[in-house]
Amino acid sequence: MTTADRRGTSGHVRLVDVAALAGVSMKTVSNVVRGAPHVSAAMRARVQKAVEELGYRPNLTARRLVTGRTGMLALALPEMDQPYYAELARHVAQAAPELGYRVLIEQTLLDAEAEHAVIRDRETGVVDGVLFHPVRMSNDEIARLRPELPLVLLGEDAPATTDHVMIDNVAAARDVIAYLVASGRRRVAFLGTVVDETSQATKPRLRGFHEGLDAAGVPAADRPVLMCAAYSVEAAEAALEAALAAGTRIDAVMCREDRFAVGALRALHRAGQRVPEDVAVVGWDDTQPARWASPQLTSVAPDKRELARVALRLVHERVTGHQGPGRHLIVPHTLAVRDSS
Amino acid sequence: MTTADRRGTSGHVRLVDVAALAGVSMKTVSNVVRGAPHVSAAMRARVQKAVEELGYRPNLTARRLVTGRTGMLALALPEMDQPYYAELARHVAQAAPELGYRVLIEQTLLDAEAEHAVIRDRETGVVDGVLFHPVRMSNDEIARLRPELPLVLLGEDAPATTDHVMIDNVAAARDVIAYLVASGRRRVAFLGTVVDETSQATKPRLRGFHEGLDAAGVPAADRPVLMCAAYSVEAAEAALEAALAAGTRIDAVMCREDRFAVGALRALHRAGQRVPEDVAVVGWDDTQPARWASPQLTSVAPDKRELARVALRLVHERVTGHQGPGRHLIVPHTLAVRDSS
DNA sequence: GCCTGTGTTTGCAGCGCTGTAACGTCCCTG
DNA sequence: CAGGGACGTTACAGCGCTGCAAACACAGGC
Repeated sequence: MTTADRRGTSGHVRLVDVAALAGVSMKTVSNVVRGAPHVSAAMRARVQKAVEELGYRPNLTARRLVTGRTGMLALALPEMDQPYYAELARHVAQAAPELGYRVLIEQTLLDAEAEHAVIRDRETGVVDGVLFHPVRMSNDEIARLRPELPLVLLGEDAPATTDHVMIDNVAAARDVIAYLVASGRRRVAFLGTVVDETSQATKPRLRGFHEGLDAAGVPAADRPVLMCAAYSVEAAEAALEAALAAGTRIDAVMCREDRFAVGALRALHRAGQRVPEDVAVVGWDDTQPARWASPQLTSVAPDKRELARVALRLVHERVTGHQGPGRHLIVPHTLAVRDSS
Repeated sequence: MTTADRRGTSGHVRLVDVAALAGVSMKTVSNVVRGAPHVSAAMRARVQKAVEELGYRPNLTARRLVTGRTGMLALALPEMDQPYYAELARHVAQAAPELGYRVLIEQTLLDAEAEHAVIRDRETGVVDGVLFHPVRMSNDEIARLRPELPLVLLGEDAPATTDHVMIDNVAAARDVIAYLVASGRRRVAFLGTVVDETSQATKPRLRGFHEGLDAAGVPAADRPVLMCAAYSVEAAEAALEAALAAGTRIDAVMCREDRFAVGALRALHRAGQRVPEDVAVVGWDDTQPARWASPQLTSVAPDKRELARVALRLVHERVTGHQGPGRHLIVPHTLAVRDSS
């Protein structure tokens, strides 16, 4: 009887089957399989042999039921095909195994109900903890959650009670301005605020923009803040195009995200302005497609890898029992300078 | 005692707690919670009330252990931050709930061991079935898997024994050529093959390219096939640049993927060729960033939504007991015509 | 040779839930 | 008014595994 036959017959192999073949107790097999200490080398070898002969694979569901741990974390994001989120997800999925986790990616699609469902997931024992980038749930709602839920927030805003990781948006925006001013730009536009703002990210970036220009002594009149109709390339393009058509004169555009910067590139191209000679463009998030644009985009680059690692460390600590008030961690950023500035 | 208190005290609420409060058997609560038939309206209301009062949430791990179903599917992809995969993942994650599944995305990072691990996952009962886009595992290896594994392959090649969904690459390539020829292009380059080819997708696309040009009566000498050093924008750019520098004259480039098309755009720009006036460029996959390029890319558009739905339907059928030989399904594609052609 | 201590192995209960089968209970029919 | 069927509810075993505590083996020290 071959291994395949045996498995084919029984449907699946259980701990008890291995124990019977090896002539030991179930518990010893369990110890060997889990790599527990206090197992003699001879015993380990003997059990290992039986395991291989039968092609035994532990049933993780049963293990989970008794240990109460699933070894899974949820990563809840608005849209997984947005480059920033996709890249973040990649880093999280890549780093999670180091702490013994696997990642279940949850797409909330900007829907409040979906965001609530993420929290319920934890309650039904599907995952041990949650990394959550909220866009609809308010700080209040999040703070009201049971504090013992292992939860780490990503993104720009969070209640004091909850763990939280982000980059320093205000400082990053100031850095952009400092860089632009140093390279001789004086009339910088902010692209942009959004009509129906769902993100908390715009505010601090806009603040840094103003602080930076204040510091450089640029008068408020020389810093147009453009508003987009939506979070899209087209909306940003339209916003800048309208401003240019109205006679707004600028020599740089600082964008709240790479998508807007792509729109800016298009609008400037259509208006006959050269980038970077006439106008510099700076994006935000340093996503891959930003490097595909022409000219390649200069962009604020959050350290996504570090963001992922820090967030994972925080949930892991919560999962393994850390109590205490919310921790708010800042992760480094740089300015990836490319052809557009 | 409030709900929160109660939960805080007990740690968590179990079926038996609800049963005690409602004064019924555990099984009846189970029936109500699962929405099983044969429960009187009065009973349902009574139990519901107890459920809410205690804030009961079923423990899915326990449910899984007894039913043997997890309600989860794995989606195994090479890299989730590649736009094509990210978009595909989004569609799969979006459509899966309709069939009662949630999706665990597995990133294989082009690693053979990671691809094998995907299969093991199923064996450990983490997921009920697998949607798999392989790049390293050979057809032979896949065919050797136990046939009762609910598995659907995505991508361009698959053994006859396994379910499989793709677009008709040869036909799509012919469509591209027919379109280019109809718009007056006669010297079309293929960009490109890759030195260390890991994908089965190039071959049929190249075949369609040749078939299309044969049909149009274009001599073989007028259809350069360029080879890239890697799967990257830069490699594609370099390949086309070298060809142009060597005096290759073309009026169109058909690319095996959007990334290569972006590289082509750059190389042509640097060489002073206008797109689409001098040279038309056509990409493949119709990814979002292709729409961000300038000029916006014309691209072969697989119906990703349908691809996701069909693949889900096939695994679902396998999970629910469908036996039988491998099914090979073709999903529609279109040519998304934009500014680059 | 007995006892202690260290290290290894075992037996058993039970994680929380659902499937099966048995058990009412009520109403309809002859 | 007895018998049968349909529906609602209950009791209990057991999914496959691990934690706990007890049992055991085998050193070395007295």
